[in-house]
Amino acid sequence: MNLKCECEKCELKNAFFNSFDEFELQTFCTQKVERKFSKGETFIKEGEKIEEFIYLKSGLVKLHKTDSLEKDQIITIAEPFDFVSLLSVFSDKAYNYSVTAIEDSVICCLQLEDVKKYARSNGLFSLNLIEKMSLATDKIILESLEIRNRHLRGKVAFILLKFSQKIYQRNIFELPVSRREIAEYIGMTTENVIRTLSEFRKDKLIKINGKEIEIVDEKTLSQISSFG
Amino acid sequence: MNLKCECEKCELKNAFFNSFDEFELQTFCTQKVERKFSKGETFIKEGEKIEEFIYLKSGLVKLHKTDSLEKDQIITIAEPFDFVSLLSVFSDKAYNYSVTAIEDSVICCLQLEDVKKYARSNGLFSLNLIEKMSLATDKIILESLEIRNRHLRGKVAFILLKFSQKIYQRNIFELPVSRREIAEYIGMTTENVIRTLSEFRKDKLIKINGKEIEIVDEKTLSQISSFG
DNA sequence: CGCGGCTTTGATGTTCATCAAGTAAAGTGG
DNA sequence: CCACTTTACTTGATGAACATCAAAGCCGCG
Repeated sequence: MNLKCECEKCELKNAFFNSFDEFELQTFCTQKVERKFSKGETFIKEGEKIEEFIYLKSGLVKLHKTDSLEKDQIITIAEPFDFVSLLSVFSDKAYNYSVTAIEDSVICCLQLEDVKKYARSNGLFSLNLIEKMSLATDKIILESLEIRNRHLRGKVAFILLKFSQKIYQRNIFELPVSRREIAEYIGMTTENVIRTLSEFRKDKLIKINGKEIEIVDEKTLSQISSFG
Repeated sequence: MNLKCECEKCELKNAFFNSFDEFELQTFCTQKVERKFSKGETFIKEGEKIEEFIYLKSGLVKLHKTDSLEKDQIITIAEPFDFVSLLSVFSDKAYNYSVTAIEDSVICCLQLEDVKKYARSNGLFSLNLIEKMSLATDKIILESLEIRNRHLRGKVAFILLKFSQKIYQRNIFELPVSRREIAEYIGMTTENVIRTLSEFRKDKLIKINGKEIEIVDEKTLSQISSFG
C-alpha cells in the first residue's frame, strides 16, 4: 500500500487495487501525466481525436457542445473523480464535446492505448471501469431529465442547490459560472436567469453579491426546485 | 462458426467472438433465456432489483421514468441491439427507469452475475462491453441535447424524422407511440403535439391517417428540425 | 480612457400550457 | 352484440411563461 503515486484519493487507482499487483500499479501510476489548467481554459475540444484517457483530479469543469446555430450548451458540470473523458472515449475516434475548466483544475492523463491494453488483459479492471462509466453517465442522464421537467424558477433553484449542497457543501459560495453559462446549462436565456435570481433575492431566498451567492432559505428553495 | 445459438446478428455474441473460445461461446449462448412481450407490456420496472443482464433482440421499446408529480417522461426509444439494460445495470442495485415494449418485442436475458463473472475473467469481453455501453449512453445524451434546444415544431419534426429515417427507413409508417407519448418524449403537452402535427398536415409536409404517418416533404421537415 | 464583455431592468410579442368541450376509437361487462 | 366506460384524439379560447429587443450601468483590461 505504500505507493509512489501520491494521489491518495485517486478513483482510478482504487479501480486498480483489486485488479493489479503492486508492480503493475506502480507502473501505471508513474506513467500518468498531470496537467494544470486555469479557469476558462478549454483542454478538450469537440472534434479532436481522442488519444488520451483523461480524468479530473481537482477543480471543476464543464462539458459543453456547440449546436448548429453556434450556441453553446452545457451538458453537465463535473467534479473531481467523475471520469470526464469517459463519455465517448471508448465509443468514438473523436470527442463529441468540449471540456473547459470553470475553476483552476488538474487533470491526469494516460495514453488511451495503454488503458485499453490494461483493460484487455485484466477483466477485473475493466469491470471496475464499467462501473465508473455507468455511474457517470447515469448521473448525466438523470440530471438532464430532472432539469428538463422544471420551469425556470425550478431550474435555477436546482442549479443553486447543486452548487451549494453537492459541489461546495456551503451556504455561501462563489458562482464558478457566468449567468450566461447557467442559461446554457438549463436551456434558458441569460436575461431570464438574471431575472429569476433577482426574484429570489427579493423574496429573501438568497443574497447576491456579484458572483457570491448565499443560500438563505434553503427549505423554500428546495420546494421550488421540487416544483411543489 | 457453426453455433447452436441461432441469433445471427447478436451484438453480444459479436462481442464474444473476439474474446471467447468456441466452448465458452456455446455455453453462453445456451444459458440465455428469451422472453416475448406484446406492445404495451412493461418488463422492467423502476425500482426493481437488477438481477439480469437484458438486451433487446427484436422490436422497439421505450425507456421511461415517473417524475415526482406522477408524470411519465420518456428517456429514449431503443431499437434492437441497443443494450437497453446497460444504463444502470453495473452502477446500481435497482433500475432507475422502466422499460416498456412499444412494439412486440423479444428480449434476451442472462444472469447478471454470470456476465460479471465473464467480464472479470475476460478483459477483451469487458472492453467490448465498455464500447457498447459508451455508444448507447452517448447516443442518449446527444439526442437529449438535440431535443432540448429545439422549439415545438423542431422537436416534432425531429421525432418524425427519427421514426422515418432511423427506425423504419420508410416514408410511410405506423407511429408506435401515442400523441401523449410523443409529448412525454419531447417534454411538451399532448395538445400541442397534436396541433403541430395538424399544422404539418396543413402545410403539406406530412399526411396523417390515425397512427399512419407519411413524410411528404422531407426536405422542409429537415429544415424545421435543424431549426433553420 | 475607451472598448468589449458581463450584468441588470423594462417593454413587447411569441410560444406554449392550461382549461374546456367535443368526437372518435377501443376496451368492458351484461 | 350492444350499452357503457374509458382512453385517445382534436380544436378553440385564454392567460402565463418565456424569448427577444432595447438601453444603460458596471467592471476589467489594454
